[in-house]
Amino acid sequence: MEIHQLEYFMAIVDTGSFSRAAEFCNVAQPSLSQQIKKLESEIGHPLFDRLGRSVVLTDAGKMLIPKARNILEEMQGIKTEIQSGIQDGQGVLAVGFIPTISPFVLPSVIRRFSQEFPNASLEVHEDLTEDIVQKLVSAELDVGITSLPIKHKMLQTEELLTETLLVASSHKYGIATQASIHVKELDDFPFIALNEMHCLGEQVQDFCYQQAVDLNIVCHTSQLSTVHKCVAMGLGVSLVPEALALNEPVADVSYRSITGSLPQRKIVATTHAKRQLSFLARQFIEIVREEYPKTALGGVPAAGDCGGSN
Amino acid sequence: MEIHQLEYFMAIVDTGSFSRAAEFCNVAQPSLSQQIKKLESEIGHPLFDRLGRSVVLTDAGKMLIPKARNILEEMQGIKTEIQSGIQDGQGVLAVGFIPTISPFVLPSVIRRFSQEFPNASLEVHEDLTEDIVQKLVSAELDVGITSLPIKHKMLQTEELLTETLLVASSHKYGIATQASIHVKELDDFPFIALNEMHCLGEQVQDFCYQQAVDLNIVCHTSQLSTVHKCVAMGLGVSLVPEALALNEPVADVSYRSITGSLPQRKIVATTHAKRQLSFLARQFIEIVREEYPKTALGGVPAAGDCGGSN
DNA sequence: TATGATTTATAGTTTTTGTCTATGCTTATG
DNA sequence: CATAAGCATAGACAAAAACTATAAATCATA
Repeated sequence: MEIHQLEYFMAIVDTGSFSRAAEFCNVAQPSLSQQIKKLESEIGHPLFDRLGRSVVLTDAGKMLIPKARNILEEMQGIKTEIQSGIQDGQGVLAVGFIPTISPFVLPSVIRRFSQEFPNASLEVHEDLTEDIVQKLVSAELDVGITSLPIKHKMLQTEELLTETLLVASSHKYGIATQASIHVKELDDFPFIALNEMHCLGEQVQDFCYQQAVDLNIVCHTSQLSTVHKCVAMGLGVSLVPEALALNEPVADVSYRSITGSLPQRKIVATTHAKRQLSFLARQFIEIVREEYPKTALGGVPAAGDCGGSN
Repeated sequence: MEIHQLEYFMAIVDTGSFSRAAEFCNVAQPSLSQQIKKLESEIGHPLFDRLGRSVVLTDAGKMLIPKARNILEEMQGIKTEIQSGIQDGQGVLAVGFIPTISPFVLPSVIRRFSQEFPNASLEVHEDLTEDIVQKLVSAELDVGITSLPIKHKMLQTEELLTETLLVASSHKYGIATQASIHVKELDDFPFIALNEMHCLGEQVQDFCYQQAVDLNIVCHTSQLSTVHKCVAMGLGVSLVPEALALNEPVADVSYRSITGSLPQRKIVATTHAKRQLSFLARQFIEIVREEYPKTALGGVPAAGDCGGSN
């Protein structure tokens, strides 16, 4: 049972004759006769009584009409519905954020995405880079908002912005009185390190290794907020994202930029290289690109003194 | 966009791979790849992202799933639904009765048909033979309950029963005192004739012509009930169907059989020779065959004295 | 890192299916 | 009775779908 057979059938029903239906369908009349014959033998009942000059529907034929009409209409609708569905932003989008980003941008991104695409369903995962990579590769996630480096061969990254890391320090240390500190001064202070399973932790380590700074690590924690609290308690200093300083500044903690060499991390949208970006994914990335600096960085130029008391 | 393409699509969705889907559909994998490619180009969007080892649905693919499933289910259902629909007695049946039959059998036939086939819709036409013939030929009617002769080449008849015509007479005439009267005596009385547009009228005329009886017609009417009333008023005698005598006997009218040559009419089910009899039509004919003698003739043997006062 | 296994895509061939032309048969019409 | 109109049938042809073989790519494993 094929679509064109139902089309032929309905054409006969509508025109009342094989010949006119054939003309309507732009085929020769014998083709049509043959296809109807096939359809009849498959259904097991004749659909028309051939009276010579005219044809009339059998009971089976009458019963087929609504079913055939339904199917043809649905067929008809498929292409346009998918087209418009995509334009209307229908669909499910699964996105991943790393924990050192999500607290600052997730709320505003989700709000704006929901407003702009009310027909979409957004599924947010907060995961470490490693897990996000794995889920992107296995297509559990459509987009990951991470920081570089992303090394997996199957993934591609699209740069969103570059975020500067600032030195966070309590007033206990002299840093608060300076406008900035030099890289080489970092080892003068006890350092609160983020666990290396966070890419931010790795990045700080790498940065210091490259700058030949031998950090004086007094504490490893697995959450950025814990780092922040340790700094506030005066246990040491740390390198934290700008967004933290701007969004969750703590009294008695000052945030200063580094001179000599600027520690930065590149925030990227990571996607599967072999998968086409869906409309929603594309839109989502653009929203993050706009919202990240606007809300997480407060629209302030990237580097420089900010926040805290001095 | 064809059915088998949707089948292939759903098989891939269900199995998660082209290869397994191909195996499931009993086709080679390249055939399936090719058909999906066609489907994708027709829809205008890729349906799957090919990741090498695995495939994942695109947004368009996800949107297609429910539509494809619907269509396939409907397709699946067509054959069985038509089959069961026919068995359940679904459908419309258009039947025609001639006016000299319908008053006696229509009620009981309709009642029983409706009981036995509650899913069917019965459309009853009361028409003269000529109109019934025309409507049967043009397939407006499925079955006609008429009397012979039916001469149209395209129609076929199936005999249901033979009905005897009785002499109806008021007490004014001597017939009431006899058990029967001879054909040749008919011209002794004034005769109430049914209009020839009724086949019954023609049949009576033909019968008398063949028996060389020269009727003494005093009145032509166009309804059997009018004939009956005229007889009751003593305007003359007439030849009427047994069913009339049994179903609507009138006081002071007696109904007597004819000797010498028995006037009869054959009641038949007339159908289009080229149309297959639908299940409902077949059942309807059988119901008429059973109900006609039971209700219209009261289960009484066809000929003989009955009804009226004597 | 190289290799083998797995999976989809492509190319070329074969088979199947659908369509066309020509023609026959039946029915309606003048 | 002849003619026109309409569906069915037959055989040729074209289009579509299938298959085989093979390539390219990925993933797992040694």
